[in-house]
Amino acid sequence: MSTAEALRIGEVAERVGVTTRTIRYYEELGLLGGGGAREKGAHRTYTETDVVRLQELIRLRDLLGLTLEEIVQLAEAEEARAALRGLWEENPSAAERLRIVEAAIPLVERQLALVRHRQQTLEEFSGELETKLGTLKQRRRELARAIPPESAPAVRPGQDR
Amino acid sequence: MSTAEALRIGEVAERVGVTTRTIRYYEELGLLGGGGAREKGAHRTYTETDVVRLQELIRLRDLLGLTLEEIVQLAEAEEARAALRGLWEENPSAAERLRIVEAAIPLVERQLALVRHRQQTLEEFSGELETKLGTLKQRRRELARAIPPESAPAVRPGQDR
DNA sequence: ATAGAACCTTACGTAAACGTAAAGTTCTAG
DNA sequence: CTAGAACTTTACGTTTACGTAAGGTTCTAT
Repeated sequence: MSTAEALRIGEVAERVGVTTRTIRYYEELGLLGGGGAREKGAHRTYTETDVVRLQELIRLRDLLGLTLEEIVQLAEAEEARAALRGLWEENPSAAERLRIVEAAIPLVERQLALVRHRQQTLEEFSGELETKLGTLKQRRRELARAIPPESAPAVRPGQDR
Repeated sequence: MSTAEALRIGEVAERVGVTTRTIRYYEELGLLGGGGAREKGAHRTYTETDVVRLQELIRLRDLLGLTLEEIVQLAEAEEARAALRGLWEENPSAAERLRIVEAAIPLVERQLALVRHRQQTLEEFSGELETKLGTLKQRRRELARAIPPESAPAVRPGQDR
C-alpha cells in the first residue's frame, strides 16, 4: 500500500522542525519508536507514519501546552496501538484489526475533547478582548470629540473606523 | 468610582491561583507593580485592577503558551500605560487620557491577533481529529460487519452512533 | 505593647525539555 | 574499499519559571 521508505533521524527532524535530540528524547520517554527492535548501535529508521505521529505530538505540546508527561499519559493507549502497528501491515486478521481500531477511537476522542475545551476557553478570551477593545475605542471617540486635534502634526487622517 | 481596597500579596495570589513567589517573580521581570513606589521592606499593596492584570498575564501564559519574555515584549507598551495608570485616576486632563487610551489600543489588538491565530490553528487541528475519528469509526463499522460479534461477552449494546 | 501572622529580601535548589560536547560506529557514494 | 557525512551512546550543561529555606521586618488584633 505504501512505499515503506526508511527515513533516518536527521530527515525526520528536519521535516518536522525539531532536532534529533528531541526525537531521541521522546523515544527515551516512550513516545516514539521504542517499538521497532534495533540492533544495538545501528541507525534508527522511521516511516512516514512516524513523521505524522511526531507532528501530532508536537502539536499537542505546542497548541495545548501539554507536558511530555501528560502526552505520555494520553498516548499510552496509542503506544499499545503503535506496538500493534506492525501487526496491522502484516496481520490480515479482521478480528485483530477491529480491536486495534477500537483501541484507537477513545484516544482520538480524548484528544478532541481537550482541543475543544481549549477552543472554548480561547473563545471566552477573545470575547473579552473584543469587549475591551470596543470600550477603549469608544472612550477614544469621546475623548477625541472633547479635544480638537490641535497638536498632532503628522498623523495622517487614516485612522480606523 | 471604585473602593480602592488595598490588597496584600497573599490575597492576590489566592484569588488568581498562583503563589506569592510567582507574583514577586513577575514584578522582578517588570510585568507587575514595579510602578508603585514602595518604601524598602514595606508590604506590597495591590488593587483590583492589578488582580485583573495578573489574570491576563496568566492567561497569556497558559492559553497561548507565551514565555514570560514574550509577555514582557507584548506588555511593554502597557507597562508605560500602567505607569500612567496612577495618573489616570488623579489626572483629569482629557489630552493625557486620550494618549493613554491610544497607547492601550494597539496592545489589545496585538493580543487579539495572537488569540485569533491560535484559534485558527486549533480549528484546523480539531478538524483533522474529527476526520480521523470519522475514518476510524467507518473502519470499525466495516470490520464489525465482517465479523459477527461472537466473543465479546459483556459489552452492552449501547455503542454510539 | 506585644504576639503571631503575613510579609520582606536574599539566595540557593529544582524539574522539564532539551543543548552540547566527546569519542566511537555505521552508512553510503565514488 | 575507503573517506566523510550522518549516526550512535554517554554524560554533563543550560534555560525557564518558579520552589524553598533562612533570618529579619512589618501589620494587626488584643
